[in-house]
Amino acid sequence: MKKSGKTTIYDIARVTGTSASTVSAALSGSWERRRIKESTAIEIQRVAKERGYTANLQARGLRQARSGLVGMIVPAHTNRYFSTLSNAFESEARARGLCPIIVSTLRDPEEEHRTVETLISYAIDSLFVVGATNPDSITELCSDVNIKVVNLDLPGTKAPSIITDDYLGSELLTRAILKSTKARFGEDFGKIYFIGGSKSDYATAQRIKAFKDVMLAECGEVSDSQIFANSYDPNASTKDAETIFQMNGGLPYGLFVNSTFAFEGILRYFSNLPIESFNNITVGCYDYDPFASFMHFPVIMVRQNVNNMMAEAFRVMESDVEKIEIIKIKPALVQPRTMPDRR
Amino acid sequence: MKKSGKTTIYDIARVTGTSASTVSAALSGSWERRRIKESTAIEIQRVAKERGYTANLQARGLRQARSGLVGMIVPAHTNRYFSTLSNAFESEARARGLCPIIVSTLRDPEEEHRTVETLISYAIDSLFVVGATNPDSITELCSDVNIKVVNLDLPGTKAPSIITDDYLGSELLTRAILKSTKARFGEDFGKIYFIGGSKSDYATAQRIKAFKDVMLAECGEVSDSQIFANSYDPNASTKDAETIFQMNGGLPYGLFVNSTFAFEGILRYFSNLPIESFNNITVGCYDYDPFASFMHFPVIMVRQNVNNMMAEAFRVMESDVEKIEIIKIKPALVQPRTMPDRR
DNA sequence: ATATTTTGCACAATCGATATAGTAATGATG
DNA sequence: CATCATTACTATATCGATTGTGCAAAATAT
Repeated sequence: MKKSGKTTIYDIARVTGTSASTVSAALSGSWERRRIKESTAIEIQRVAKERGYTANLQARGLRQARSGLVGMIVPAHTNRYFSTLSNAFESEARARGLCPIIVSTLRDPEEEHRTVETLISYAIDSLFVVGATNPDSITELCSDVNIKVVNLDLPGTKAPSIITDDYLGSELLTRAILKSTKARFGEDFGKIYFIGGSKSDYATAQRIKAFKDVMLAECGEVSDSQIFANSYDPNASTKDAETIFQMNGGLPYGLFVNSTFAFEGILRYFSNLPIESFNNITVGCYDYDPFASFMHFPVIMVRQNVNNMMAEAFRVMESDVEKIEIIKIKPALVQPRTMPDRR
Repeated sequence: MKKSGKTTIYDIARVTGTSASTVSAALSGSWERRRIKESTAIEIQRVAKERGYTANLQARGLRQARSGLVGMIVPAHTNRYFSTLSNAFESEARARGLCPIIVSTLRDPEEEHRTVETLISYAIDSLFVVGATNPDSITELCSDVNIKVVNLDLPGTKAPSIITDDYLGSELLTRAILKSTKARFGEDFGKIYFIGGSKSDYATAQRIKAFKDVMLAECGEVSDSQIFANSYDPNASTKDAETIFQMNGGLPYGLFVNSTFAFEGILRYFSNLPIESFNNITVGCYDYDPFASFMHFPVIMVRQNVNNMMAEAFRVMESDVEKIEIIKIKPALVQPRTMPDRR
């Protein structure tokens, strides 16, 4: 047994009586081009297999100035939307023989920056940036070292972006909340509120815009006092939910929840309310989670087309034309799985 | 501007009029040991910062035969328990200045094998194996190349393992289901069923054992026909739920759901049932998901202590003694957030 | 002033794989 | 038979960082 560590091409060269370069050629598939005799190549491959040889990808990466690693940063893992994106990312990467590296950056600009620098240091070949606080500064970091970037979820101006049609999704969701509420209680349903996300980001801004447009068209009025969008932190939403409860004298008939993060925070507040409090409410939640569809009150969800988004992202990444465009993917509504009628 | 690519120690050596080895020492913190003048070191550091130098970690890794990468494989991302583990793993890794690589392997032994080989090729320093189908074969792969392994969630015999006390968790959960059911309906509650997971794995086996023990003690009898544990695939659980509904002439009063994967599948079946079907059921689910706590029927959940598990895993990984032990962490029950009483 | 120690740094080998250039042996061509 | 082409390789430089070794120059001791 060798003293330790992995078999290298030099070990194989020694036992097959050939040279490292021949072994490299035989094992990397370039042996025909390099005019290695078929029998030699086959013998080398046999020995390599026998010894359980796998290439040292750090050495290969160093030599080739590329690593076979594709990076993706996401705000968090513990969120169904992002984890579904992770899943899709891995499939696409694997299908191309690349090794996916997913790191969460907790919506912290500094952490994003540090993480991207680390990934660059490992010579990732490309980077998928999901929901970053500042996509453009990440793109700049990467373009300095010729690493291609695609943004997802939140758009940037310096790299192509694949996002959901947030305005459309929000429009559909707001209409669906209103429809549900009206079907259950007619026209007398008071105010409908919007909780969650951050006004300053594109997605939230679009969603608020559509929310307001629909509210104005359908109810004749809408005010900023109905909008609570200052943070993705669930705890902020817990507080906002309480504020709304106080302002409104009970839970509203309709609640637009912007992200399952916010929904988690809101549920923390809900868990202290008596069951009767939920008799009237219809919740619309932007983003989908299979369990959230089964609450004891109706929850309408927006499901982003994650597979399409990721497929587009890889398509754009691999295309030669370097057009900085924003591609919008249509989301779909998921109707509540439970629609108890407790009036 | 340079033609392309990253600044190297050679670039910095040139502009500072020093040598690559001096630059390396100045930047890697070993300059005192290597007797570099402080002013030289500081100047090099200044230039490095100015030029945005970051080390090529592939080159460093190649030289040092270690990479600063720590790997973790998990069955899937789209599961709250695993994604919470990912989250904890990243914090611990980051706290140590390591770069975490998390890859999902879809409970596919071949995919696990391939993924681990890839990670080894990138010279990961250590590997955390979560819920693998065959932890021991992974440990063997790694010990060939001196990579330390710790198993989580499912134990192995060739590397230390950190798992939840599955028997205890299941005992608590089964008792809680019975207690809830008895409190709601007295002693006349028919059969209680167990769905999900795979009989052949340790965790499921332990959970079934505790389930049976408690049922026997509390109800005087229990049979294998109450146990459906053939797969982690949600679709299998969808079918099993239907089978139970047929056998039982409606939903049972108590259901032990082994994993949120199974729960998802079961909900797919539930979504076709009328709301009255759920009047009696109490669900106990092994694993915690914040949304699943808010169903329109009571759901008691087992929350594994993920932070403790991961902290222990790193502690064991870093300890010098190579004891192959199984460390059990106690889980906790999470009571239903909703307890509607619709009798 | 000479010998010795300390300081401060440069040189060169190394990690493992790859790519370019080179070479010996054989076969084909005029 | 000399020339050229082809085959089947080998030798070597390279990627960027680390590290053991070597070697002046400066500082100190004698």
